[in-house]
Amino acid sequence: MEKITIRDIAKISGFSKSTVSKVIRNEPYVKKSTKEKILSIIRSTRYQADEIARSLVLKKTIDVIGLIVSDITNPFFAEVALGIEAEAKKRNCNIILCNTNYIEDEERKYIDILIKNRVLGMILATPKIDDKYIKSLVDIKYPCVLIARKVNNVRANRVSVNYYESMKEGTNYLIKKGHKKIVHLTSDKKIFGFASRLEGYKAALKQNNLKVINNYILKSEASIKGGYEIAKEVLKLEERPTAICAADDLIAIGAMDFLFHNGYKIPDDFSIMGYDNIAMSSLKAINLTTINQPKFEIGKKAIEILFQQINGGSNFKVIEYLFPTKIIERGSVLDLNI
Amino acid sequence: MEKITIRDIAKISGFSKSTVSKVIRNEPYVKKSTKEKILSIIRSTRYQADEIARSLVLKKTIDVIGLIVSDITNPFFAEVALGIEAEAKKRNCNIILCNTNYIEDEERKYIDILIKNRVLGMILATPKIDDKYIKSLVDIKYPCVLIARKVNNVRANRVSVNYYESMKEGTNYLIKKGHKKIVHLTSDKKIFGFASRLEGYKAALKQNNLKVINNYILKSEASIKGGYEIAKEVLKLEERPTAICAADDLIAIGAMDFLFHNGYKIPDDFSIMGYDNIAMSSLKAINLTTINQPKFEIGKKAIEILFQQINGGSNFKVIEYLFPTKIIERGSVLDLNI
DNA sequence: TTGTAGGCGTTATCAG
DNA sequence: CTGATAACGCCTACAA
Repeated sequence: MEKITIRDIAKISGFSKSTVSKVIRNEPYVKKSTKEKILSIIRSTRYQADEIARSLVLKKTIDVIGLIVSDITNPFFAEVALGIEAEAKKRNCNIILCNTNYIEDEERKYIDILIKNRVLGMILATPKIDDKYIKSLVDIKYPCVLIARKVNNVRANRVSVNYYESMKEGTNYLIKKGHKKIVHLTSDKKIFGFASRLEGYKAALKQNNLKVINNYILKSEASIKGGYEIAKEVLKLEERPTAICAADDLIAIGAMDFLFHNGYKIPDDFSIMGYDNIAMSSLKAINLTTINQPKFEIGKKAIEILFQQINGGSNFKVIEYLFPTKIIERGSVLDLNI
Repeated sequence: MEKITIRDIAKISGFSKSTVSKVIRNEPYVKKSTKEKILSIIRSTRYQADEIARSLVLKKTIDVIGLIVSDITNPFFAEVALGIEAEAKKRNCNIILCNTNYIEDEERKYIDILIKNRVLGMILATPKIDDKYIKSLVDIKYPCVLIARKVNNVRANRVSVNYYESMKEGTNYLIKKGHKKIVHLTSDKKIFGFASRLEGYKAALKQNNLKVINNYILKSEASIKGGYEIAKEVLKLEERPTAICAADDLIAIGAMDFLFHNGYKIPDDFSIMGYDNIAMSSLKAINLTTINQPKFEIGKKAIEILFQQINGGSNFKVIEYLFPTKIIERGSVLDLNI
């Protein structure tokens, strides 16, 4: 069956395309009788205006903003997404989410798809993609804001926390509790967030005249499974640590789980500290001491900035917003001083 | 942000639109040097061919399939999404995810957005939207498959499990363990999955000559928070149950958490059974006995069916696929017989 | 009140 | 190799 177009309706009705168009769009100044005639033909022929063609001429960017994240399975991203969504809804705007599994190529691909679909703007939690790729986005002034990453040599909107300082503070907390042998469970070093946290950890150690031991820096996937696996390695360490400082709650929880499975108690046998403060960590059964990032607020702020750029036009200037973090004391860290 | 078009590239490069177009589509018969020149301009300018205009002339859809879910924060959906993504990737196809927060209006809106963007097809975990809306999608033969829901009077692709039978089986399991006072923690009754599970629960009770008590059927939000809140109500019941049968792992975990916070032990004081078997439930600290749905496989199968429809053309016939479920015995249910 | 003509951003045909 | 030119289906001044 051939697709029926506005031209067909025009031909059948005997009127012109534009008159038909007016009827479709319910414009005034159409004689009632012709309107009815055209309408009846439209109905009987089940004609549907082609949205594609329509949006081509209307240049209608759809009221959608794109969000690209590395792992929707990680509650950190899910909670950020919730904030984004809530704030976007206030502006009558919908969110489309793309998941990259920390694969650089996917990040790039989704950015392209979003551009092609004319989203209003995008929020990028794309830690892997190259700086220059982001730069080119910024150059064409495509509305976008970065989450949890930084781009060198480019002023791009971003909202994040200070990973370095917060992890330094967290490690110091452990040290103050009397821990001297602290392993750091991290993930992909190419990811800004993890690299910064690692540096913060090292800085705290140095500040307290503790040696940075390479074997104490263990790398895993940023997931429960990753944490579980890497915990095996900490048990193999010749000099067993008293505390585990994880770069991410999921890693911490995974490590915890392995330890539980092997009969260890927390915090009695090992102290553990996480990072992110995902909802799960507050469960009594987990009770993880961790460092809070205001996830929902990060999402909200990202949308606010994005819309400032969208509405601000050419006199908009780049915004970098850093939220404070906070250590959430729960039950997974033992005080060795008492 | 000015939209940059093929015309701009043509102007900048000094070549014509058609030559640029050829380069874009990687046609042969373009001199290497001009190709390179144009390509470099395209890169530096971050030009993206407008998919709208392109599909207008090509009458083609983009290689994207849409996925609409009720709550990305629920690991059930996240894990289904992972399966969908993995299988879609094999077909060189990208996923765009939309989150509705269980709001019917959002479900409708996102379906429209996806259609407007001419996605190849969509996978719908949209429990709230009206049957007739799904029907109209099916009528125009838009490729789509339903997850975790059913539509009456319409034959639509769907993949799910048998909620009724599996919950009946789960409740029977509790009864076999000697429990007679079993509360059921459910959620929105308008949602097919919850309604069916509730019926399954009731059926098992009746089958064993146990009375269905209305006060024993408690409704909450399908989340940890919801479970936490509703657990307060179970403590208020004049006749305290020995077992809690939750329609969803999150609810179970939330209830568990409240109980822990109030000094109760599981399974000593209460037995708890969940539904879904999300990854979290297998943590030693949670150790929730639950009913498994093969989430990843459900996602995979949905894509398989979707592509059968996409490729099958007019001789494709509707597929309904139900996966088996399985009770996963862990440590949250006490055997009263011993 | 109705119709004409030009354009939205691409692709595709066919001369040059 | 390269570049006019005509679609694709619709909207919208501007004319009539």
